[in-house]
Amino acid sequence: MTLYDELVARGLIAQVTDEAEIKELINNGKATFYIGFDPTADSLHVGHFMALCLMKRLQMAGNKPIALIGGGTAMIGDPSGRTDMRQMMTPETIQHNCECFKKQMSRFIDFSEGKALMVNNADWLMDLNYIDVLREVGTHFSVNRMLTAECYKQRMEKGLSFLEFNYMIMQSYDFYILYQKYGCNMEFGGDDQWSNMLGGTELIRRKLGKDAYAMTINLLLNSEGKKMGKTQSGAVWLDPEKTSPFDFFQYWRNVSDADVLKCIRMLTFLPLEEIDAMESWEGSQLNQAKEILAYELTKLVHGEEEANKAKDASHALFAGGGDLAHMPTAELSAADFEGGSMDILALLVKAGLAPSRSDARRAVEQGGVSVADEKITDIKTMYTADSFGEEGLIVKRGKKKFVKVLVK
RNA sequence: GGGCAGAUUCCCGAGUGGCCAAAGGGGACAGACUGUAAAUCUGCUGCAAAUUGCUUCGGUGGUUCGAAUCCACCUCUGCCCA
Repeated sequence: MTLYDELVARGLIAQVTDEAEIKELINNGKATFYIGFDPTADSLHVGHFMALCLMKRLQMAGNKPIALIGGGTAMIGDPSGRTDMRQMMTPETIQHNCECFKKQMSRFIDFSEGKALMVNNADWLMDLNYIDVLREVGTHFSVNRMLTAECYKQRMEKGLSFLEFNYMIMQSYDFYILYQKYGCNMEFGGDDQWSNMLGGTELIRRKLGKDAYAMTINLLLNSEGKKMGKTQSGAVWLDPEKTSPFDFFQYWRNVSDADVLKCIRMLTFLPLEEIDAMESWEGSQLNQAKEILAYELTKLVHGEEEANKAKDASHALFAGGGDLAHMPTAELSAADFEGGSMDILALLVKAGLAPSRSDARRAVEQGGVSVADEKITDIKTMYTADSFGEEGLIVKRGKKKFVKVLVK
C-alpha cells in the first residue's frame, strides 16, 4: 500500500489541489512540505498532534518536512473558524510560545542532519515594508475573491478587522518564501486552512509561474461535529505539566463509541489490518478499543513508561486491582489545616476537585463525593492531618474524578 | 464624519423602577440507568460564616427610599449613508 493510499484509508485526506501529482510526490519521497503552527499557547495540543503525525508519516516515506512556527502570523491571528477576534498577544508571549513549541516538536520529528527543518516566519515577515508588500504581493490578491472564501464568510456578520483579513496574505507569502528558499513544493494543514493554502499556491503560480500543491487533512471531529481534544477546562495539551498523562489517557478512554475507530485510524500508527479487525467489535467490546486508543496515544505523546502508569492507575480506579501508585495526587501540608483540621469542602477545593466551597457543597449534597470509598453526606465532616496516614486517602468526586490526597 | 441598533451570568437569549442572583435554552456538574459509551429521566449551575449576607447585567458619574431597567458622558460592536 502506498503512503497516499494509507492516508486515504485512515480518513486523513480532506482536499487536494492535484491528486495525481501529489501522489507521485509523496509516494516517492519527493515532496518538501510545510505545515504551519500558530504559537497561540505555550503547549501543543491534540489538533497539532494530528499534524505532527502526518509529518512523521511523510518523513518516514522519505519526504522532507518543514515545521513553520508562525511567530509572525501569530501577531495577526487567524480568523478561520473563529467567530470573534483573537486576543492580541504580546511579542514576548509569542516568543515564549515558539520556544515551547520547538521543544515539544523535537520529540516527534527527527530534525537531525537536514531531515527536517524548523523555521519561524517572523524571520521574514517582521521586516517587511508595507509599500513593498502591497506592490509585490497585494496586486495578486482579489478582495472580491478573498471575501468569498469560507473562512471569511463566517466572519462577515460578526465583523472582521483588516488586521485579520491579512492573515491569508501572510500565510500565502510564507509558502512563496519557503518555495524559493527551500524548494518547498507542498503545504499541508487542517481543512479549515484550505482557502489560505490555495492563496499560497496561486501566489507562487502568479509570481514564479511554478506549480505548488496543497493538501488538507480532516479535522478531528466527534460524532456531534465538534472539534475533539477540548474539555470544559480547555484543550487537551501534550505538555504533561498542563494535562497529566493520566488525564490524557482518560480523555481518550472516555471517547464515545461512535468516535473510537475514527480516532484510532486517524491518530495511531497501528496497522490498518489490525484496525479493520476492530470494525466488527460491538457493545462493551468497544471498551477494549478505547483502551487501545488511550494507550497508544499516551505512548506516542508521553512514552511507554507513562502510558503503562496511566493504564495501571486507570485499572485500579475503575476495574479494581492494578497499581494505585500513579493516580493523580494532591499534596497538602500541615499548614493547610488551620486550627488542626479542615472540613470536606475545604478538602475538595484544596485537592482541585471543586472550584469553590459552594460548588463543593453542592457536590456533597447531591451525593457525589466519597473519601476512601465511603460516601460523604455531611458537609461538616472534618479531617485532620492524621486522617490521611502514610498512604493518603482517595477522594472521589463524581464517577470519574479521583485524587489521592497526601499530607506531607 | 452623519444616522440607527446593540453590549445581561460559561454561551445564546429574556428582562425596560422594587416580587431580580436575574425567565428559557445550550453547555458543565451531580444522581438513577449503563459498558469509564450513547440515549433517557432527576437535581443543580455567582460567592460565602448559608432560612441570612455580599458582589454581579460594557465603563464612569447622576436621578431615586430603591436602578440590569431612567439620565449624562465614555468605550466597544453591527447595520445604513458618506
